[in-house]
Amino acid sequence: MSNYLGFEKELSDLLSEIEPVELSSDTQILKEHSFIKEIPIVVSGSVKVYKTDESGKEIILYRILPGQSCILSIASCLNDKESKANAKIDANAKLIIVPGNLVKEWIDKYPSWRKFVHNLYYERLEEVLTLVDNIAFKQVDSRLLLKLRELQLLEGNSIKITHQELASEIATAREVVSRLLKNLEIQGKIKLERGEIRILQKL
Amino acid sequence: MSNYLGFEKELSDLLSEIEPVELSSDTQILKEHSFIKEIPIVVSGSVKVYKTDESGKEIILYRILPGQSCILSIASCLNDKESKANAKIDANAKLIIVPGNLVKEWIDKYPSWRKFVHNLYYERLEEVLTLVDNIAFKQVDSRLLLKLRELQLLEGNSIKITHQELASEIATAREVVSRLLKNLEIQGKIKLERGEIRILQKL
DNA sequence: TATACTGTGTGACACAGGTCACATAAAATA
DNA sequence: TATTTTATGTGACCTGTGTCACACAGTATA
Repeated sequence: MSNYLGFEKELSDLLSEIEPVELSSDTQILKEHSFIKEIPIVVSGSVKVYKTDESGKEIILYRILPGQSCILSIASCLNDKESKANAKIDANAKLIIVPGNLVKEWIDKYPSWRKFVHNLYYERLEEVLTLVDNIAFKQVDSRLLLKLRELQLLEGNSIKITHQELASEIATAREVVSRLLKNLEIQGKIKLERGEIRILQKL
Repeated sequence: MSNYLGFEKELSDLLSEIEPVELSSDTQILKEHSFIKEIPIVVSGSVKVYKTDESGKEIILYRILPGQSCILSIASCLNDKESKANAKIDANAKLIIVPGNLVKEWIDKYPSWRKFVHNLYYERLEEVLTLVDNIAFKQVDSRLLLKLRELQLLEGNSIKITHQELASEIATAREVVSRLLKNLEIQGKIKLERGEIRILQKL
């Protein structure tokens, strides 16, 4: 992990001294309304950031991929505010945990870290804006297609996901997803397996 | 405007040398997909940032108030990316226009500017997350109530707004807003006037 | 004053999509 | 192997809310 993520050597060295922790799927690493003292940087696997309502329905805001960090944690730290969303491990993941106060110092100390943080902000804001676009303007069926295409880019033509998870990602009910997927299968565009969707034709 | 917004004297002086421009309501100052060369800082009035779909339906993401700037513009500048939303003058406004390259330099030069930008990012991200919450989980009627309460905080018990505008803000149709508002009026909670809503009871 | 424009009120209607209630079936666990 | 849990399929139903169509009342403009 030398010269990690294009950081200055000094910072890169600091980071590589930290022993990554390994966490398994569904471990919650960030709770809404809690205060953040430590910042995770994803080394491998991925983390999903989501919101829930009272009834337990959840919607995924975005995923944190390797080489990225959790901007909501950083923001909470920098501004001393509580967290605005939840996060849990998506695929088994390795994380570097950085103390919040360090992150704060680095902002003033390392231009590359500033760039990193800015980039995170920018990308997340963009993703969330796209999300707003989708849920405000698009019908459920379009949202499903968009999500499938997105997952296809990440995982290829064999997507491992349950209907329930898909439903959360696009903020609808499981049955609705099942129905729509079934239609796509009848159209011959996909093949459904338990916990898996295989994409046969361009969506 | 001395020591504007808690900036270092040097920066504050720079800013106060710039002559504010005056723009009237509905002037578009930011178009989605365009590249940004200049950053506006709102001195008075307000600017609304919104998204539109093909059919022209629009949803307000957030408002830029005096002392704030447009984070999407800044982000576009810093990252050399196109704008992800539209913005237009809400109430008649005075703006300071800052060249994008300066904004970029200031990030490295002035800690107070960095703080300013971080704060913007944080607040906007937070607002947009709340928006996601609302449109993903809340029914139209709750969204309307939330919006009315928000406007009440800003404008007091007499809110100047048309049903159409309200509809855009909460991503629904005008008729729906008219109906719901009428109900609230029948319940005695508000009084409807042309282009104005007067709040009589706690919503 | 006449005319056009904008904002609002309302009924009728359609329909996407959420909810409920089961039936299977595959995996996991005992 | 038996039992429980998890994932999926599907029909029936309900309802929020978007759309259409039109009436009407203020406001601005000619």
